Amino acid sequence: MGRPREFDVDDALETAMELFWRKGYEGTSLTDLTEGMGITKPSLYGVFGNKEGLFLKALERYERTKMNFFHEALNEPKARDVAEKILRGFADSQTAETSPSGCLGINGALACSEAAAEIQKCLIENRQRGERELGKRFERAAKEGDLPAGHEPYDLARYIMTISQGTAIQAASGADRPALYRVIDMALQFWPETGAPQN
Amino acid sequence: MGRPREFDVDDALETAMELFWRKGYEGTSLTDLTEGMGITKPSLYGVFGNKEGLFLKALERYERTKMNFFHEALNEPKARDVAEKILRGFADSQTAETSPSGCLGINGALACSEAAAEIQKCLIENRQRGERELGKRFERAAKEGDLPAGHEPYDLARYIMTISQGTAIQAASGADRPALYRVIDMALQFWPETGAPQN
DNA sequence: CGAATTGTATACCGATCGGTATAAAAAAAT
DNA sequence: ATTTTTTTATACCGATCGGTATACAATTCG
Repeated sequence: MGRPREFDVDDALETAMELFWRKGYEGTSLTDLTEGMGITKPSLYGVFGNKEGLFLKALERYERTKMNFFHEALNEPKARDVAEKILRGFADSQTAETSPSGCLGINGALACSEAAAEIQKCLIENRQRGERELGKRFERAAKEGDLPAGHEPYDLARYIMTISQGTAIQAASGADRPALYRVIDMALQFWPETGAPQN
Repeated sequence: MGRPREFDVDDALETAMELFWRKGYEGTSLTDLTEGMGITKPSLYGVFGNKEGLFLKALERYERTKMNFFHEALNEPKARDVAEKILRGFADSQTAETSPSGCLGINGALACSEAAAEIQKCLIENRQRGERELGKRFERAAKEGDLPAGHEPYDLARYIMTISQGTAIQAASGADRPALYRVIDMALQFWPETGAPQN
């Protein structure tokens, strides 16, 4: 059935993801993409539709391969461990040596022209969805008596996400992992450590 | 001598600042700028040099008019009040109804093409300078026995700046001021409140 | 009143933007 | 071997990018 494709779609998508991650949606040109991916424009459009479609598929890949720690963290039995795994998971991803610094979900399109408004909106909703999922997890924790006293679940979720978004900026500005870990240690100070598991 | 200028330089700069704040350096086109400022391109280039020069002057204005709380906060006698004033000052600026959401120093050029690398570098240094100044202030506080035990001054400074950079993303994503204030309340929990002034 | 000076308006510059038409190349199906 | 199908290579599209040359309008100085 026709001429076989000469490039690996997954490899190409990985490269596109890294470019968008480093330079943002609008900062990455089609020339950057085709040269980086090693394919021509017709090939790119044939497989990924257009630039917007390529970005969305790259974002999907990012969520699947780089943000997988998030949903794993939600399964931790103690809320504090959920919080800590999320904070350290973000910090790890934001400072990995084999990837760009910071976070694609923020670098992608924080402030941009009208041409990228749709992508910007998509990334905002992406962040809000994560925060909502964490809020739901903390709601469960509240029912289980597993939250520090005097805190609303969704406020705690926003707090955790705010720290992680802050470390994303820090990482994009050159902060290394140990520095972010010290920030996280401080951010978790008010949250009493989980005691020995009561088996 | 010569034909008088038909526009107010300060008004024009204010408009440019707001545009860069909302759409970023690369997301703001010269057409956006000239239309918004109500001037022609030759006028813009005559007064501000070029797009880069205009951005730097807009950033200067931003620091002078929107970030003035920062250096005022450094003059607070107690380190905790320094921290709190900075956190609330950022949150106020990031959620002011008369200005774009978020922070020009981050929105301006977080991830961008090579063409904006110089602006990006300038903004990174800008953030690092603020963090360093806060660190110096906390160093003084450490000597005065005015820091919570077990914390390094520069770690505390990074912690405060990370929270503020996080609230900048939150604000850019639609979070309102009360929500950010609740985050700040939590972020300051580990830091014992300043007692009554010992007069 | 000129002459000199400065700002503005218009039109234009080459380069790059995202995107596509056309046709050749490489495989499977007949 | 020929037809059919899919991918790739090249060249091109109009629009917009940041920036400027040129001419004209408005002012001060002599």
